[in-house]
Amino acid sequence: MTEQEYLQTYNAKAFDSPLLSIDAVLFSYHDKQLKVLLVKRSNHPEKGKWGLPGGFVDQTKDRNLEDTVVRKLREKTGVTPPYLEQLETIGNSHRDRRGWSVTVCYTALMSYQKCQVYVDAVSDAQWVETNKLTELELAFDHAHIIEIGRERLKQKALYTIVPAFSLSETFTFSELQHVHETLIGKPIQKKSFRRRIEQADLLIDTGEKRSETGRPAILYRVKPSAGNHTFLRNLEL
Amino acid sequence: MTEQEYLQTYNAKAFDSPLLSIDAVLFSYHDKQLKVLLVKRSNHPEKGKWGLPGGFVDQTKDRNLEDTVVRKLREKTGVTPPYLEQLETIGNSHRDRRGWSVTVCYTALMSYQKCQVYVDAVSDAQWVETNKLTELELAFDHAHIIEIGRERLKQKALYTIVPAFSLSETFTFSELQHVHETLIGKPIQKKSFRRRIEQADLLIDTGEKRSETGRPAILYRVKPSAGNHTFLRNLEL
DNA sequence: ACATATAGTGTCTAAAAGACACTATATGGT
DNA sequence: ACCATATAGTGTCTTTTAGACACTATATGT
Repeated sequence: MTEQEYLQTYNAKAFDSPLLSIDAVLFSYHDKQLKVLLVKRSNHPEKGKWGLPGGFVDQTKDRNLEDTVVRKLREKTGVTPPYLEQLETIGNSHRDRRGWSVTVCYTALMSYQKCQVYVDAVSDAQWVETNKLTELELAFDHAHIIEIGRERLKQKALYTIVPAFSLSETFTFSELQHVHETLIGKPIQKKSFRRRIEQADLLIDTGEKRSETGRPAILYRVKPSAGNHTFLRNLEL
Repeated sequence: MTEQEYLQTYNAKAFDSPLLSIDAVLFSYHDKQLKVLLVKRSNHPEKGKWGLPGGFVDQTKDRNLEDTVVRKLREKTGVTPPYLEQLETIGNSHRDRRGWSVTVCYTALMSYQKCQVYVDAVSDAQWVETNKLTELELAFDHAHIIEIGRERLKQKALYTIVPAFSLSETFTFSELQHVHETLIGKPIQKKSFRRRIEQADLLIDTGEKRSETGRPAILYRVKPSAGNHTFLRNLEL
């Protein structure tokens, strides 16, 4: 039998294959709070519960898994997130009552303001503060997945400035430090924090300033390449 | 319709779901070389080519994805690897000629000697030096997956001693340093290397020594917990 | 003018890696 | 027995970068 013949007679449905989905943990930082986007499930199973945005691969629309994630996130937020990273794939026989199920999870970050209007218009989507998640009963193992995403982002806060992508387009040094502190769960020496970021040259000075009370702060923008930079030395936990 | 009713009438095969598989990049260090385990494909597609050990979830045998990986690796090596870590999941429409395909990839490490006899007996499995991979035409995107695995292991060599799991049960400091140097592609100061490992107390002195030529070296064993330890500061690249 | 609030800097200390010369302990040849 | 050589392992100085914390800078409100 040649490969040609094999492929012609191949039938994907002949095998029992696990259910395959993607899920996205989309974080944003707003009002001094880390928030995660949740979606109310309109269909069975776990209908009515809140869960992560996600769904199934559309083999006609999606060329790869990232396409699927981006498509699902655009449905709920209207925009493509500036930071998207694969988190972990969870697959087992008990996470979904329909049977053996595999979900490829992603962590995404985006600006709250960039999609606030859109999210408000989508009736089944909302931002939830990460420290109020215990009040909700989430679908499937989504609470666990969010925890993994948060843990990963915490690690990133120690040796990258990836969390910058959870802020609005322009932001102050203090705001960035705040997200990091929220993630790490511990104050950071501002001098240390500024020094390493300045040395690595990861931000662009927009020239503008923002003043609320006190001395006005310079507004920065992340360099596009900043998402890939890793410091040689971690901040201490 | 209740969830009960929904689940009773649910039919997994009603949807077009991508093909789902797992692949394992199993590394080992032997004869001053990093080697990867390859398997000769006995079935279509890509029949006759060499590829990574892997395959499909068996919904009756496997409770989760790791079970699948461990089962597949045991088939080829006879043992369960002491280090196993999820690498990345690759899914797109073009990697497999059968159609949209998703593979959950793992990196594993194990001692060469621990499975050498078994591997030699399995006619379709062999260890290949990573720098001789270009001589083989590998199946699917497996060359790429190995590259991702190697890159991940290189990063780990900078802030963990995870590569220790690619050595035999007991090993010398120099041997461990050698794996790291191979992965990083650059010599390391032996003093720096020893110092950080001693400070973190990651190895057990077996009391035994090994002498070939020159002063005999102390044989160590990795502490089981050593796989989780991360240094605060990376070695420099 | 001055209190206060936040932004941002100067500078010393501490921790850990890099560099590299040194000592230690085996083998094998004469 | 002695010495060359090979590898293992140490002492110690330098360099880098984070932590600590007091200081200066620039705004607002009274």
